Amino acid sequence: MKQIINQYNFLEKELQDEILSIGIKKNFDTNEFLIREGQFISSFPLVLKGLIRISRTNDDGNELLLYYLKGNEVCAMSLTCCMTNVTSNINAVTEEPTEVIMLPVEMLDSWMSKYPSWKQFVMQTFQNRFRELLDTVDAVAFMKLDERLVKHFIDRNQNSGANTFTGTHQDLALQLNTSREVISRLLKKLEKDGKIKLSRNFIDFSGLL
Amino acid sequence: MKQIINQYNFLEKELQDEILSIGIKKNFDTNEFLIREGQFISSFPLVLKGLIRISRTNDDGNELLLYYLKGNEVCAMSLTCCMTNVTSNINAVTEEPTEVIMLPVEMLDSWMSKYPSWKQFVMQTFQNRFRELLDTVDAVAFMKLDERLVKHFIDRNQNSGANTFTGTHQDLALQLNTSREVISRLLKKLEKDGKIKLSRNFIDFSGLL
DNA sequence: TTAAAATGGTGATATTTGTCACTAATCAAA
DNA sequence: TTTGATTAGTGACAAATATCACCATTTTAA
Repeated sequence: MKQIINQYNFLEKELQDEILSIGIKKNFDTNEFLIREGQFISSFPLVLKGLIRISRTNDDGNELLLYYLKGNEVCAMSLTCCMTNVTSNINAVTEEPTEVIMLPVEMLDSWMSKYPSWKQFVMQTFQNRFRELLDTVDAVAFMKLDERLVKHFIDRNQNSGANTFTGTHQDLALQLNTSREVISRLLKKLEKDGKIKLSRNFIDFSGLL
Repeated sequence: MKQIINQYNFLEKELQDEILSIGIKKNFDTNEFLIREGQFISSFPLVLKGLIRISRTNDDGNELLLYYLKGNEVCAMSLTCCMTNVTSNINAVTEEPTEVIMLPVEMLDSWMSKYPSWKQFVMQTFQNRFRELLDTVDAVAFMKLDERLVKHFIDRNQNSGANTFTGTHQDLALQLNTSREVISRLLKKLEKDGKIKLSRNFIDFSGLL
């Protein structure tokens, strides 16, 4: 674990030690829930490795991808939920096998005053999340579905490095809050244009990058 | 000004004094820009009175309302922009005559460590803004235009207490990122259903509340 | 007072997206 | 190996929204 924390060496040495002694390391497989909407949060995850999809669902069961969380990051939603004692308003699901360190809520608060680097880190996190949320708002408000689908693949690549997608058209439809038929058609069109290659449960979108 | 700061009496006395001595009070009329997208921010506004509309524009000049800022609040975007030295990614326009106290960026940071109440206030602000941004995402992603239009009026009422809207159909179209004709039709329908009353440059939506 | 500009109303039509119905292909379990 | 479930493809149609064209009314400014 000591090596693992190395990636967080922009934090003060003492803080790193505190994290090591207090934190509990947890491993998640692909498609596991870290946080469900409506849940109470008593500890928050610091991501070491992997990829987490943060999304929102409405009453009809529709999902919408908000943004990704990857190594070296912490969930801004968790932070605010913790600090103001509110239940979660988002879902967090792993997209890859993921390693995190769980830290108790109380630390978050006291470290803010104690360690300038932690405060800076938390602020940077908020900044990034706001930016990504605004990006999502922009996409949903201003872009058409075909553009959003392409953006979806590109975002994926930028967050995980992947140039393929493993899953069904239905999965994509859920994440973009539309229907399977529509996704199937748009994908078919992208394939005709030579941008992607389709297989069952698998899409190669390297042609988009 | 001393009375004005009273509404912020949940902050430590010394902090209130600092705000009084350092801050510069500014007054804005209706429809004035506090912040423009792309602008650099060197001081941030603490709102005393009034109503500020926070919105986003895309390249084609389309606007989209993100949320409102009112008395007793501080702009979360400004905060993160300040702390990470990034240009603004939103617009802030007054909807009513508005009073603010402008505070230099440096204070934001040092107060976070110095005053627990300030840290709590800033965190609460982030929490609220995230919630409202998520609300906006939900609206744009999951709701139809007629529902969003009604929500728009209700949000307005909850933030300003107003039950009327002064402005053109074009203004509403911009704020909801659609076209004037569509808004005109939806408004006409709402009027036929007895929910609102239309006049030139003026809408009475008290029937919705 | 008159002309121009701003605002609003509305039909016709296009585009985008959603839904339904059905089929084909592939996979997995009995 | 057969059967049923999952996944994908596609035509036909419906609904929501956008766009175009044009006119009527009200306001503003010359």
